[in-house]
Amino acid sequence: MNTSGSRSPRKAKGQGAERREEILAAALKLFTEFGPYAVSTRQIAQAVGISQPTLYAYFPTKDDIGRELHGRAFALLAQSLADGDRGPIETPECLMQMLRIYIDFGLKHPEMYRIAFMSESVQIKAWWKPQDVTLSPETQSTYGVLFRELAELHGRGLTIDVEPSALTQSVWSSMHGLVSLLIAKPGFPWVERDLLISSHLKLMARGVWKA
Amino acid sequence: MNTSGSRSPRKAKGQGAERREEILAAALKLFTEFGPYAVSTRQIAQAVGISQPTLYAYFPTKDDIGRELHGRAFALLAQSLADGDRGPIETPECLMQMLRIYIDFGLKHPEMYRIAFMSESVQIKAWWKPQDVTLSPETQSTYGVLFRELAELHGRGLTIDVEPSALTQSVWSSMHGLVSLLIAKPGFPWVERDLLISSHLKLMARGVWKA
DNA sequence: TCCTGTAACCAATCAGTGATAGGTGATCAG
DNA sequence: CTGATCACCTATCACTGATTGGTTACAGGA
Repeated sequence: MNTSGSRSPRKAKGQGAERREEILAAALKLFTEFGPYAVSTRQIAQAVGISQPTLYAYFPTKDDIGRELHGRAFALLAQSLADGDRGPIETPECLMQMLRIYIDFGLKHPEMYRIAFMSESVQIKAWWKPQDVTLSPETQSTYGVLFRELAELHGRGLTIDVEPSALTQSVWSSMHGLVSLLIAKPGFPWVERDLLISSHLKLMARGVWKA
Repeated sequence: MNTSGSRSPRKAKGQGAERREEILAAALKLFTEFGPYAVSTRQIAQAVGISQPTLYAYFPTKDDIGRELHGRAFALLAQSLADGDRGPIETPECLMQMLRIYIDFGLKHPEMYRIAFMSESVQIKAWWKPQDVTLSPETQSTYGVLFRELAELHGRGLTIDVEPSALTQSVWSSMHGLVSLLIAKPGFPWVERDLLISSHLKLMARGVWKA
């Protein structure tokens, strides 16, 4: 990634996409370490080994770099959930295992999770201004995996009598709450992490499961 | 608050504190509408009717303005929770009612909640850098109210067999998750809000309550 | 081989940012 | 009247994201 500050050699004629990836990699690393707002375009450019204006040949604005990372983080999470999908859920333990994938993803890739769900900086207008917000395909697919499972459970009469979409949103937000607080407030006197996670999942499963 | 851009008359000799409050009021309004990062010190100064450097007579940095708002938001939430405290919880409905105070506060004062729990911008270093984070008195008091209630319930054997601190953190994070997502993603196709909240509370209560 | 188009890239510069330096004028106590 | 202090200002700093107007290197056609 060029940490020395030396110039990276000019790319061959059709190889601009390669440079683009280098920019994204450098930005992810820097954003993760210092936070998007504390990283300047000049720092990103230096990490890549190019001039600052060259960034604008690949991205219209700085926020667009963040937005691209955002989309990729979402896609990765959706993929993790889909990969962990072991078909119909039969027991509360099964449900807990599925939810654990979500939590594990967030804690294993805090920088990704941060950028995907917790960062308002990279797309401040979209997060701040209600009317600008639309549901990205990535969000839909992440949300969709969870919804399908719970709807299926509901159809088999195994959940409490709450419609599946409300159930999904409730469970999702509970997962998100734990993950985001664990990431955002590492200085908080949390109880032992595994204990916290397993009791959180227990709470969820107890709340969702019928009888 | 002086929206016209005209100069505010010079304060009398001992009245600097008054100006300080005007700055905080203007900053809260602007931060809420546009997000802290999209508001400049010059905009705040203009809203108050003073020059930009004058801000620095009252606050060391821009972030300190945000930090003060942060502290006040926390205090207000803690007060809401304490005010709503109706003594020992006897039924799951009682518990749900208490948790609802938290959610209602967040949705009634989204700007406060945002600044208190969701904003990394106003104190980016503290949120981003793990080692810098400590538990503020305001956080402790907010958290403390919830903990006392759940510990008391636990002592009477009315909760599932999870230690009260883990229970508290789990419940708190679930509340936070719902509130923060509702605030941050107003464009998401949420189910009807009251339904979502009541089913969320139902889930919590079912998860916490014994048998 | 020379030309031409274009992809890749850069130095110089813009307006706007948070913050600082140093000064002005009003108001008080003595 | 004097000196201190508070409230506040203009001018300016280094830095930010972004734009302008190029230059350089190379592929393919004549």
